[in-house]
Amino acid sequence: MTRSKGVIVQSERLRDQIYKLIRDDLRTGALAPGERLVEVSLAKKLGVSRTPVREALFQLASDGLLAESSRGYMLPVHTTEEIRDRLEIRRLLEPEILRRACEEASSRQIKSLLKALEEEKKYIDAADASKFIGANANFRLVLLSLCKNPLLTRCAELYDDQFQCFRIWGLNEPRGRELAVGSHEKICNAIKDRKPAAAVKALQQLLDRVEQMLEQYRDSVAS
Amino acid sequence: MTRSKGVIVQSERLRDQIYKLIRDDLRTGALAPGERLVEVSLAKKLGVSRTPVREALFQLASDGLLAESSRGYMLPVHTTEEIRDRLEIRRLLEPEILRRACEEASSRQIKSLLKALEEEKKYIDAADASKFIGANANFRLVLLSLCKNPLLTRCAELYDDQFQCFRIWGLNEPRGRELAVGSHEKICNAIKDRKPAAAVKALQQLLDRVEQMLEQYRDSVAS
DNA sequence: TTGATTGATATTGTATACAATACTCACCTG
DNA sequence: CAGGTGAGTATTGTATACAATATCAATCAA
Repeated sequence: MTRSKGVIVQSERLRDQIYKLIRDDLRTGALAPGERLVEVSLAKKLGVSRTPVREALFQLASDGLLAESSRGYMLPVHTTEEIRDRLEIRRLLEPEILRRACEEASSRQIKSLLKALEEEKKYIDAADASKFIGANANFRLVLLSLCKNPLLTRCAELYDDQFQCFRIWGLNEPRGRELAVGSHEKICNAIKDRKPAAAVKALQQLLDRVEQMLEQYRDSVAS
Repeated sequence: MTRSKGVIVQSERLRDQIYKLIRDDLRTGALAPGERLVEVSLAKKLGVSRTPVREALFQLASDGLLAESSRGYMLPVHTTEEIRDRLEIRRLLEPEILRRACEEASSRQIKSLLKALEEEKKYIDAADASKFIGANANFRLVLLSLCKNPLLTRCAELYDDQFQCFRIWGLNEPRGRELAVGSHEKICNAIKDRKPAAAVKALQQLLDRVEQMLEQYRDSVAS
């Protein structure tokens, strides 16, 4: 697993840097579901002591981004039921974010959203799936940040990231990527035109499709 | 600031016990807004080392329940804007919880909800405000747990608890307590009768009133 | 008196040491 | 050969030691 390429500096708290590093790795799929995260190994690799690593892992776990096993933390492998629970929360939070985005987003922000979309399109057929997954993660970050309630943004990011194990499965298929890009395009246009209803509709269609895919996911995991 | 009466045992992880202990203290208002939480003092009082205390405080802070200052953590004193942001999230999550509660709550759960309401009523005129605040906190815990999506419950609890500094201000006034109990009564009845629309309506009225009170809060804090 | 300076202190951030626990796997026994 | 048993090991949980930094107070100069 290639990962954690970021540099550790002394000026910022180590635990915060490590937290961001690992969270980025989770977003971009650099870590495989089921993989274990061991304090000493990470500490060694990053050239720090166990303490800040430990605290970062702890926070990630309490954010629901890592699972606790009898011995340490690992990448979560959620049941479909758990994924559905997360999806339900996304259904509550994200429509409101889009509504507010339509009202509040500056033209500058919209521009960067469109740019993120282009980036995503660029990699839709990339041989290296991680390219697309990274662009996809970035698009979602930009999208959720369009709302001026920072807490709401942070909360939505969390549940969005908790999806990752399922999302990566979906984005490995071309169909999944097309769904993502198509939906994102609709949402972008709606926000650009300041049409909240259209944005919300596109999002809900996306989430409905995602929920359908959950069935196939269950079967594929069961096999 | 009487607090942290709970007993620390060895069988469970210390940091988890400490987390719960402090979080309970926050819920019941045993800690005053602006009060500092110092690692060594807490560790000494609880008879443990700094490490687990440190980790518990860290998690509380990342949950948004404690504020970071230049030196350690303190009870947050939110601006009205920050409180409004939290209120917005509650408006998104809690109606859905009530809807699901109307469908999913067992008669046993409803019974315990009614009991929690009675407890709250009992202390509405108590000289010791903390009695009422404790009962109020308990009622809300029971209410939010009626929904069968544990993640949603946990998330809602978090934003509910992040309200505490404002809520305690409101519940010190008899008017605030009457509002709380009156609303809770309506919600209870609606859930008992399995009427989601009525439950949501009562909740929304409550939250509207709370938002109005925010104005007065701003003035009282400014003075 | 007021403001700056500096030394002491309080407190956190990180590293390390030690204790406890859960897992692994080889070995033994039936 | 199956299954249990125990020693060894990997890994976390907690305590403590040390380093860095921000705060506070006292002192002194203007």
